[in-house]
Amino acid sequence: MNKQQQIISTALSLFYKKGIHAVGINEILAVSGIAKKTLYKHFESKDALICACLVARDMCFNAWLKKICLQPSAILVAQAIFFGLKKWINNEVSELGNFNGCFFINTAAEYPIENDPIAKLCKQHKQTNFEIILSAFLETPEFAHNREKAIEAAHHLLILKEGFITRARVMHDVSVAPPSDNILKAIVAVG
Amino acid sequence: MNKQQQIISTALSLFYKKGIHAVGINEILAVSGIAKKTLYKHFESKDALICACLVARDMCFNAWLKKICLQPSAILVAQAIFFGLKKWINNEVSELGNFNGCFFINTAAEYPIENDPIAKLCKQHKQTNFEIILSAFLETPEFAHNREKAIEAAHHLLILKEGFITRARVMHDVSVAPPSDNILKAIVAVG
DNA sequence: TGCAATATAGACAAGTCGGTCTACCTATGT
DNA sequence: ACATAGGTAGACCGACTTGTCTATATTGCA
Repeated sequence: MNKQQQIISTALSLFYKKGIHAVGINEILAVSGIAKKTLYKHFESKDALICACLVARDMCFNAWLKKICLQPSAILVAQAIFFGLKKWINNEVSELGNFNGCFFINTAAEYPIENDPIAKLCKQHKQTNFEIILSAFLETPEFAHNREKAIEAAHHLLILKEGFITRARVMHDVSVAPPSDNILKAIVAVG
Repeated sequence: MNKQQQIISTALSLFYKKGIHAVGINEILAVSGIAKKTLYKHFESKDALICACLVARDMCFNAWLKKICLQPSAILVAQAIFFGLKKWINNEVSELGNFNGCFFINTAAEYPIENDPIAKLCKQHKQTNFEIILSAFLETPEFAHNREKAIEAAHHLLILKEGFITRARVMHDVSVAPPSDNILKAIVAVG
């Protein structure tokens, strides 16, 4: 792992755990054991480092989501997502680290200005979430020939996903109940 | 309106709009036109002021929610909530101010430590949300004699609510589609 | 009128922030 | 053996942070 990746790795874990404004450059340097000059050689500013962290997390999370979504039917996709989220919330998904809510929702909360590059990356991550779920749906027999309905179902499923994660985070409740099957069935119902 | 309320009002609107760490005491003083000494006479610290803002927002939001939830049937409660949220997202609810997501979710994102008084107030607000929806349900014929099911329905409805708000906020999408009626029906279904 | 309470303005302290800079060290390839 | 690239350590800068303090002005009440 080169220096640049080391910096991103340390920064991401601190940002995710404590929030972005709460973590200073000097803390990232102290934890990673990297010199300030080296950091500013690889990243022109703290904002640039934040963006690099968002990109790294986006790739990591969406790779996991994509893997989770490989299911033969729409209801199984929906169930697999909440099964996976439940594991994440209980710190049983090593590649996602200790659960502290959605890094992009947390970060967006700290960067409310729509055109801020940081806010844009948060939005983009959610758009990619959507596309992953949508293509998973489109490969199931239920939605294969019903793109309109697949879009709608993916949208509703995402709302449920964000709510589930957010509730677990704000309530600090690792045993939060996932949506029941009849709700998931209503979401993926084509009729 | 006395000085203390003026300070809370200004601080709340700045905190909600920009995030808490992004707003300094001096900015609150400049906008409100109040002297520093006066602020520190009423609030012993910035954290105390933040807590006062959370309490004020909690009362304001939950009063609105309670009003919204006055409906004769469970499905109407659910529909009314999303109708109200949609208006809020479109800045059509004057008492809630310009939409910028849920102040408590945003704030919780900046204060991740569970035992922090600020994080506790965020959690408490969500607990009160739950109790308001629960008692609204318990007064409908469907749930009047089915507390267990009412609890479950309120929980699922809240997940949907948080997801809806969060998605509108992160995507900066004021036209985000609310959950469809068949999803809401699945949530309030007693059988 | 005069006292007491409460307000304002803003200097100041002590510390942190992001970011730049110098000086030195170390590893690698020729 | 030596140049070059890339690293470390940390002083330093100016701006900003929360919070305290003094000095002055305004207000309401007896």
